[in-house]
Amino acid sequence: MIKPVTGADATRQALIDAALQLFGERGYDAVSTRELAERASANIGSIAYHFGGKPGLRLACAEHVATRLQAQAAPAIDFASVPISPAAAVALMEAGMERFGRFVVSSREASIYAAFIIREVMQPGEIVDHLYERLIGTVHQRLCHLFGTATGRGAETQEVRAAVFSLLGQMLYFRIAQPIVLRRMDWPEVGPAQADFLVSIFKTNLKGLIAAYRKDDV
Amino acid sequence: MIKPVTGADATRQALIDAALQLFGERGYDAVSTRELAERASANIGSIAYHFGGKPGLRLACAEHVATRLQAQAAPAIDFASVPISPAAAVALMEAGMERFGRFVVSSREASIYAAFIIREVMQPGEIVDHLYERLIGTVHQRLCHLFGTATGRGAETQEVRAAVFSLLGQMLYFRIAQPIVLRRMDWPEVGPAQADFLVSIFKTNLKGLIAAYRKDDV
DNA sequence: GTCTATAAACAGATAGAC
DNA sequence: GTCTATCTGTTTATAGAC
Repeated sequence: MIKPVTGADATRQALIDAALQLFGERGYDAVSTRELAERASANIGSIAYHFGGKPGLRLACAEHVATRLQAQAAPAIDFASVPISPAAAVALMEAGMERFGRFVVSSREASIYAAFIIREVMQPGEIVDHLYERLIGTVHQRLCHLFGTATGRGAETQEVRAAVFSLLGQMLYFRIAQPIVLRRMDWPEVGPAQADFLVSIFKTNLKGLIAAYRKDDV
Repeated sequence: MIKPVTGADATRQALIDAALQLFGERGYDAVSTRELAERASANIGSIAYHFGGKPGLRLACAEHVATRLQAQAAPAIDFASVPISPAAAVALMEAGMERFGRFVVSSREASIYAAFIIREVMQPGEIVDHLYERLIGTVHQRLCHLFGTATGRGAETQEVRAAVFSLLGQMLYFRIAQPIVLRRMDWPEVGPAQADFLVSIFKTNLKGLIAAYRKDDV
C-alpha cells in the first residue's frame, strides 16, 4: 500500500493541517469552510467529500493530534508500566521534561496542537472524549506511575494525580499563554536560548514538586 | 450619583453578564448578538445602543473582568510593595493560595472569568492588551515581589518571573481543564471537599517551588 | 431607552458537470 | 476526485416607530 503524495490523500491531509491551525487560532465555530478550503488549496466541496462535513473534519483533527502527540510522548513514558527504582523514575521524568517540554514550548507543531486541545477541553463534547481516551488519560496514567514511584506514593492516589496535573498544566500554560509570557519576560520570541531556560525551569519545578510530595518528607 | 437597579444600567450589566458567560463558554465569534440579547432579556438593538456593537461589548467584558479580579486578588497582593521578611512573604502567599485559589477552583464567577481570559490570551488583540495592563501585568509583578522575597532572589529576575507563571498557570489549568480533572480524579464535581483538597495541593506545590528556588539551596 | 423590521453579507450543505 | 452554482438559513448592523 503506497501512499501517493498527491491526489486524494494529499487533499485530505492538507485540509486537516489547515483545519488544525485555524481551529486552534480562532476556534471551530469561527472558521468557515470556505476559508478552510482556501487555506488547503482545495475546494469547498472536498470537505463534504472527505469528511462528510465540518464536524467530521473536526474529529479527524482530534485523531491526528492524538496520534502525533502519543508518538511524541511515547519515548518518555513507554517504560512507565514496568517496575523501576525511584531514582530511575526521577531520571525518566527529567529526560521527558527535557525532550517533551522543549517540544511543547518551542515547536510550531505543539503550538497548533495545544491550542486545538485546550479549545476542545474548554468546550466538552465528543471530541474531548476522544482525546481523553486516545491521549490524555493514558499519558496521565503513565506519568502517575512515574511520579508515584519517584515519591514513594501509590501511582493512583489523589495527591499523585493532582501533582501530575500540576506538572502538565504548567507546560500547557507556558505554551498557551506564550504572548503574555514573552511580554513579561521581555523576550522577542521563544528561540533556542529561551527554550533552554524554560526547560531548566520545568526541571527545577519538577524537582521541587517531587521533594514536596516525597512520602518520607510529609 | 445613585445607580438604578433597573433601566439602562441594568440592561447594560445584564448584557455584560450574559456576554461573559457565553463568550467564555463558546468563544466570542461563536456567540450571536441574538443569543446575547435573549440571555440578557434585552433586545438586539440594545447592544448597538449601549456598546456600539459586538466588539464594544467584548471590551466592556474585559473591563469588568479586570475590575472584579483585581478586587479579588487585592487582599493577597496589596502588601506586596512594602518591604517584608521572607517568612512574611511565604505566609502572605499561602494565605493568598487559600483565599484566591479556592475562589478560582470553586466559584462559578471565576469559572466564567477564566474561560473568557484564556480565550482572549489565545487570540492576542486589543482585548488582551487591556487585560495585561489592567490586571495580569500588575498582579504578576506583585507576586514576583512576594516570591522573590520568599526565596531570597531579586523580584525581577527571569527565574522568579517564570516560577510565578508556573504558580498562576497551574491554578488556571485546574480551572480550565476541570472536566478532565473531574474525570481523572473520579469526582462528580468540585464541591467544598474537593476545593479543600485542591487548595492543599496548591499549598504543597507552593512550598515545593519556594524550596526549589530558595537562593541558598541552588 | 426600548423594540422591530429589514438589509446586505455570510454560513454549511449539496446537486451535478467534468 | 475535483470544482462550481445554488439553496436555505443565519449573521451583524441599522433605520425608524414608539
